[in-house]
Amino acid sequence: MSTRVTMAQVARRSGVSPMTVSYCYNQPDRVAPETLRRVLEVAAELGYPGPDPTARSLRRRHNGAIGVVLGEHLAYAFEDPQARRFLTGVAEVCRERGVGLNLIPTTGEDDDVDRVRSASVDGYVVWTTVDSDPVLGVVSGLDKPVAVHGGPAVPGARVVSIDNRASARELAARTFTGARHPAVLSFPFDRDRLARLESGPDPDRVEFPVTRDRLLGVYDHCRDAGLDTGRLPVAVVARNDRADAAGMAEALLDTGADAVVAMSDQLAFAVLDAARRRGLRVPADLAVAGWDDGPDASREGLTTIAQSLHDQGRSCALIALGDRGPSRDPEWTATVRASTR
Amino acid sequence: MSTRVTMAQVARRSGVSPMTVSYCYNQPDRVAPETLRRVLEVAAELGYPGPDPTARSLRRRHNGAIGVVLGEHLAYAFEDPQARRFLTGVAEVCRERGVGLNLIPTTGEDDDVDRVRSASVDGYVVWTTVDSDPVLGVVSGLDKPVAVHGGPAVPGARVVSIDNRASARELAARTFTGARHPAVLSFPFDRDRLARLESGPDPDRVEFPVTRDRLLGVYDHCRDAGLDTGRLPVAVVARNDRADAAGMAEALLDTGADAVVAMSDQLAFAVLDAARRRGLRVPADLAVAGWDDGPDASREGLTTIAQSLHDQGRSCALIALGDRGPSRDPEWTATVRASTR
DNA sequence: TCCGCATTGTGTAACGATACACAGATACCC
DNA sequence: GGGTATCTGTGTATCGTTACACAATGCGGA
Repeated sequence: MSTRVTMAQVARRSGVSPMTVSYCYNQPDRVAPETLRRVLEVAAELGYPGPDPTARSLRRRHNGAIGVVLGEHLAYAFEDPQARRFLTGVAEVCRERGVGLNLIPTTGEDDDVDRVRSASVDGYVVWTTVDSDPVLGVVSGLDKPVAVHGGPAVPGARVVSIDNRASARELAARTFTGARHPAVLSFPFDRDRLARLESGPDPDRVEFPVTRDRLLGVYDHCRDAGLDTGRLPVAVVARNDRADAAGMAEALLDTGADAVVAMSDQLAFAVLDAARRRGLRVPADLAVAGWDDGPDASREGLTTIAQSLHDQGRSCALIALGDRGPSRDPEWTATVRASTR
Repeated sequence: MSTRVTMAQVARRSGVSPMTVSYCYNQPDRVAPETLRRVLEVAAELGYPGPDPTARSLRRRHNGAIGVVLGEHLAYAFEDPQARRFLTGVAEVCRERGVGLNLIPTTGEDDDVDRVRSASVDGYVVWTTVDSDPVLGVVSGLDKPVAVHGGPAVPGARVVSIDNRASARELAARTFTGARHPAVLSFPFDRDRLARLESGPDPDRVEFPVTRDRLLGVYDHCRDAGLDTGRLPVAVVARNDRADAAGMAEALLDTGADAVVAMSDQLAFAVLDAARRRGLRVPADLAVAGWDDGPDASREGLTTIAQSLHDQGRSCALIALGDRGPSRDPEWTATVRASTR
């Protein structure tokens, strides 16, 4: 079982040309029934497993697969509820179109770009990454369609993202109403992912575009409302994880915050958990809001920016397959519930 | 930007042979520094993105990727904690070895086998599936290494699995001690995944080997202990999901069960949830045990069969890459906690 | 009877790259 | 100075398949 059976061998054995065998697999209708039967019989006899996918890809000039570049260990992608919803949308399109799904986790190491470049795929979907990610330069130079979820904008790539800045502005307006000490619970600023507490950090230091835009939106509102952003407490978490974020949620409450815009449902839940531990009343003592409107958000009565990451995953996949994709940015809506005043 | 730049073009433009360009990318040390510089310069100038992965794969006769066949929608794989731990192990090996990870969800439809066959991969990992899955026949006829997690056994494929039957026998012995009305909360029997309540179902009807073996193990114990398996209540869930399984857990308790062997931590938690709702004391009124020993199991004091799905994922990935893999079955241990007597 | 058309099969030439063996040049040793 | 080892570069022959254009055959209709 070590030598592989080729189409040519099947052809020889069944007394037809290789092309006929090829047609047997790709356009069976074009072949006389009797010939088809004989060829398939010989193929079975010889143990020919069907056309070699690699050779076929080379000749046809497409691979029947898209690559999904994830900026983290795969475990991350599996644990993060947002990433999961997004990937589910991507996978759905893959199944509909009969194409494969190649997961390419990158961790910021040197061989990342090689792994990305050497994937046999027809297009790429890049999950939220930092402005300076070298992978972006690589994929955009490959003459293959690229969809970047959540930015950054790159020449030759489509960005699929809600208007994070506008949504943040509106959410901050909702959440900070009647508050005396507004605050923010933020995603990491850069790949170092160090948890810390800051005061009105400079948005230019934020390397993840989604995070930066949401911060900018909050600042927009602060300016609208005449608040001093310089003293706005901004706690940065290491991971988008409810349990993990507990520490920074506590830190925020320690500053006396009475209204928190958190950058995801998970982070908002972390704040709610902390409030519960302290016996704070929500929203009377503390207003909280987040993003995404996942299934838990309605259960916990969280005010949140609703968006469909599932649909955005679908859009990205379609773009990576060469479709035009949607002509407009994805929808978002501020869903107001009992966690804000 | 529509014609693609080839190695030959770079060669011509830089006045060397194609082989030299190839060496520049694959064995740069073999090329004179000056030549290397010039070639790379020309390549950059022409926008040559580096060797085409497909052509390279064809020539080298390997793809640098493994395929992971999942018997369900991708969303499932992302939601199921066991599948996630397993996939994380697979992904870890992929990263270490610099190979890609191709996810191939199958749903029991006709094009499944084509999608599996036409994936450009060097080997396959098949996640738990039914005995009769046609995909098994396909992958085993491909002359590529195949690891099947949880069985079934197929000629030409390695099975990676704990001894489910033996572990079930031991767990049942632990759990049913002192019980008058033992019962089982089971994974689905087949791909239809219909939830239902049965009495001592015939194991031959169970198409998932993992499920069948665990059921057989429980029956083994029943015989050891002189219990009548014919009247053993076995509730079958539609999904391995804590919330989803609530209904069948309730149904089991309605039968008056006072000891339940559940086939996973998740299902065991569903039983604990139901017990809590009814105010039953665990383990006094109700003994419960499960499988996997995930992170929540210790928190909730669950007796469970500990196994490392992460390591099993690693083993499967190594096998799919052509390694020998471990010589013995994966380890398992009954971890006894407060949920049993 | 002859033309036209549909049906079925066949050569040829890539797709883009690399394994392998070898050639020319240079350096180095005794 | 001859012999040998090292360093660089080059032809050739695939890897296994499919696009394309064309040839052979048979059949119906005018």
